[in-house]
Amino acid sequence: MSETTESERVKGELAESDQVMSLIGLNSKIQKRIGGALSAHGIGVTEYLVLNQLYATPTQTMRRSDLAERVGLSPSGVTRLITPMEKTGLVQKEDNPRDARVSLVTLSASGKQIYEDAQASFAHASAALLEPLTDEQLRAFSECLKVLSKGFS
Amino acid sequence: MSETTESERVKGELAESDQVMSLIGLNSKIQKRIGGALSAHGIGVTEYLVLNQLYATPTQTMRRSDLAERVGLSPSGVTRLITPMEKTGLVQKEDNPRDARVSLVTLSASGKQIYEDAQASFAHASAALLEPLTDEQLRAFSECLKVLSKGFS
DNA sequence: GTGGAATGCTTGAGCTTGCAATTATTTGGG
DNA sequence: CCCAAATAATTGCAAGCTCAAGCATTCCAC
Repeated sequence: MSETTESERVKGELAESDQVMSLIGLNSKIQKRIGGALSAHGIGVTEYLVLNQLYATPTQTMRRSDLAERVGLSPSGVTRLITPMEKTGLVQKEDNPRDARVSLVTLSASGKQIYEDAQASFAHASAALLEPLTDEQLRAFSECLKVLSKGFS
Repeated sequence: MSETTESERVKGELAESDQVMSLIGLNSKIQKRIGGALSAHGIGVTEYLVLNQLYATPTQTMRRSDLAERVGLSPSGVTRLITPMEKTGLVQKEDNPRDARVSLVTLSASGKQIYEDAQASFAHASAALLEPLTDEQLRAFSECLKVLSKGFS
């Protein structure tokens, strides 16, 4: 009784392979298009992700390790990404008086402004990217992505 | 008459921003999970993409620049990726007698074997990744990805 | 044919990121 | 109180990639 089950499972997995392959290809496209759109604002995709996280936080302040997890980067990646962002004034570094180990990152006024500008470009590029989908497909796609993003890291 | 249209367009774009953000997050997950699964075979995700392309070609041979476009890499990226693969015997380099500029890449017997092994791991990891989707969602998702992958580069 | 444009690949320099080791600080059991 | 374990961030090194420049070869208009 296991033979048909097995063959169906394998067939299913192959289909899912194709979809992951498509996702990888799609990501390549995203990086190029979105990256191109954001370059007009002097930031890269990863920097945008960081600004996005800070902007969405009530205090606009976050610990580096939380930031790392949120944007899918390693802690060292965050350090090396943020150092130049601090130099250009997008964010500011702050100490946590309660715990001297943590290093807080805050969105600066100019960082907020640049993020808001970049947000428009990001939205525009995103719309162009997903333009081939019908409204109905877009809704279904959105639903799938929501499900898949549940447990993130 | 343009006001509501404009506001709807902007609202639409914001929703699409969210989806692209989800896609970026999803890609981070893919790279980690699939990369982890493939590491058991001694190859990375990009190397898998190359083997996959060669395997799918009737002659199992391809020009480097075609390979570059297919896997979304720059030509120099292909050179630097393939050099070690040649050393480990996954692929072989061949000259094209008709045009001495081009450098052909061929899948070797051991490369073919390793690809087939890796394919199973890739499929398994892909299935696990998409497991939260219902069958119906999976079909819709597949359809969307097919549409979005139409014009690739 | 011949010279300049186009094509295919490689190489040098540099960027971004991860992993492992290191440093600094806090926490908790004794 | 104190020391070991845990936690947060940074740093050295290496991998993987891109861009721009360079080289070899082919194509094409004349």
